[in-house]
Amino acid sequence: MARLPRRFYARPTLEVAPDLLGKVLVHRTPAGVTSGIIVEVEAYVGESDPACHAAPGPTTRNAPMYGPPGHAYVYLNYGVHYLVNVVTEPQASPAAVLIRALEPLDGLDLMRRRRRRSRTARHTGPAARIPDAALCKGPGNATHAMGITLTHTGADLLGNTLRIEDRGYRVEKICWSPRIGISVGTERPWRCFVEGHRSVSGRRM
DNA sequence: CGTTCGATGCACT
DNA sequence: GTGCATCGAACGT
Repeated sequence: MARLPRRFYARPTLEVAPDLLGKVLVHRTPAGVTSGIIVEVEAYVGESDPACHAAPGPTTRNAPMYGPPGHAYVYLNYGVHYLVNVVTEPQASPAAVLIRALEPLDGLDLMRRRRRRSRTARHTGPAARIPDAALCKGPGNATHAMGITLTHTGADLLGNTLRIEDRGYRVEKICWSPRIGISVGTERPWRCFVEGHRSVSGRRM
């Protein structure tokens, strides 16, 4: 299918973010292929954005943001969840788009198997079946279901393992809101999502 | 329905 | 040593 070209990512982040809605994130592993339609993202733009991981300047962790566009930036959050970003803008202009939610497309069984493998193993009884729409709802759940981990940081999204494709899906209406879960830069409405979509986290309108 | 709170690991200061 | 771009269980209403 139509893999997104490098020039798609090498643009202003606030243009790339809404254009990612409706595109398909695909991960191929020996265990199988999982994919999902991107329905919710957030933009993190440059060292002047206090919520962006590039705000402190170049570090070991945020190195992919200073690299070429169209690569993945993955990091561990709260010691529990991996979060995946798409690096945007020309090289050395550190910015990225956080993937917050997907509508599951391929490999639902594999997603459910990954999600069922609880990280904490605290619950005793049989876990309730996760609804399809909740498999990739939220940035931590999306990476878990997709099998994306720290090993994917820096991965080229134009490669074969992890990629983003245009399969012709078109989104109805795009909504903007402040970004979720941050304590600084909250005045910038840089979260965008497909209005009313069942897989969007938090407020859907 | 709503809110609170603990888990958990690592990069950064 | 501190602080997270989160999640879901466990409460209260």
